[in-house]
Amino acid sequence: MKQVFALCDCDSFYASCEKIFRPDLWHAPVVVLSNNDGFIIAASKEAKALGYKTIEKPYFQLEDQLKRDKVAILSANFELYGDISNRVFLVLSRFTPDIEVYSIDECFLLLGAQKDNLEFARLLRETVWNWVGVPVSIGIGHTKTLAKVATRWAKKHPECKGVFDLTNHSDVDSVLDKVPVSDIWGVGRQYASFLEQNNISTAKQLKYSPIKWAKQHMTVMGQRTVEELRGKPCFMLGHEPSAKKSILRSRSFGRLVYRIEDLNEALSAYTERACEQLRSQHSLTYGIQIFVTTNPHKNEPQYSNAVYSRLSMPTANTSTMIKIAHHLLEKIYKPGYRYLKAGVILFDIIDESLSPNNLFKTPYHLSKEYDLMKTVDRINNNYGPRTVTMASSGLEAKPWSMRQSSRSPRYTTRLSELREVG
DNA sequence: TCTGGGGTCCTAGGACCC
DNA sequence: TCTGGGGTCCTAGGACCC
Repeated sequence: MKQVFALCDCDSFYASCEKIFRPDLWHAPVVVLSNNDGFIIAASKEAKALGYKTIEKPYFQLEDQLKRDKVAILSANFELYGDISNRVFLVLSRFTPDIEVYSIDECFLLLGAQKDNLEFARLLRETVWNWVGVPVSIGIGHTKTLAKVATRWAKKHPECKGVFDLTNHSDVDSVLDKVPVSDIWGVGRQYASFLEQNNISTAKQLKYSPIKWAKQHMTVMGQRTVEELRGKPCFMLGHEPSAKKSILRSRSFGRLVYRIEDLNEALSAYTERACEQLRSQHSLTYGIQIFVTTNPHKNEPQYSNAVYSRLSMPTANTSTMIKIAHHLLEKIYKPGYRYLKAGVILFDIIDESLSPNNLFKTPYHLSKEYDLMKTVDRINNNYGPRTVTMASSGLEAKPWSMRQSSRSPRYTTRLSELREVG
């Protein structure tokens, strides 16, 4: 029997999260801005109807228009979105264990032998709406790629009421014929323009192009996409959220920075957070890279550089990694430039249990540092992020800290920011 | 004044080894 | 003086995703 995949995708997720706690915005246009209030990263359906799109223009170019249109403008509140996301998936996982969380606002489900998949999808949708307050769209297909197509279709056609089933459709090709090739999962800007040059502009045309040709020009990923469009599953459902193979923490500064002391402080903070995540997934790292860059949009001297280091023994110790980060910065820092952004990447990550033994040095997972880090994590988990923090990460906000003109309260994750009723 | 922050996978080509 | 060939590993870069 053929497998049936469903993709459940939250509608305008960040904007929908903001609306949960703001009844006054339930029918209003809402946009959410990226860090530093740089771009629109989510637009509610009312905002989309006014023509606002995500990541199109910088916010400062749209600000006046947004205000004229009386659009509610909010800075990103990722702590809130992460928590709401968990709630959505928790609700869905009550219906089936075959669930793969794909991103903060999407998951794939494997549907079993229900009589009516569409009816089941409607039930999921209604339950998430009633229990969490987030609208979702659900598409169904015999492959993940087709489920993606179906979801997009459900969102684009209001008469679908948020659900669309391609497994039970009399004429799949007539649907694919109306889907632009650039809308297909796995076809980005480069491939879309390449395909169009080769007279392939719809999903249907890609479905019937030769597999070999697709592989030749779009690697095996392109081959798999074509096969998935034909109904042959190439991407299976992954159950466990897999441990990250690399962890990146970076921020643009709210104001340009030129002193090495400031860059060091920022790198400390990023390294600290990267190591926290590393430990939360029970991993150790062998590799760390740092990078700095000036503002490419400014007409002034430009410089960007990156450098990495490999450790002989893996670790997850924050202070060890911060020392290395500072050492690396000395190698690439050049005075005289105004820096926009810095970042830290941990790579060559392994599971804690695979930590090698060493005759001469106690491995991290058997050392006192390990216990210390565990204690720090426990305190921060119980009393809130950054209750205990490295002094080198800075204790207060700086002039160059991230700009967030209007972030909503973290209603669900900070006691002090609970919503008051009455 | 002001332009995001995360991730994954694949491939070509060089280094290195026998 | 002549000067092979195959396999594997590693890395940088490019494509994609949200």
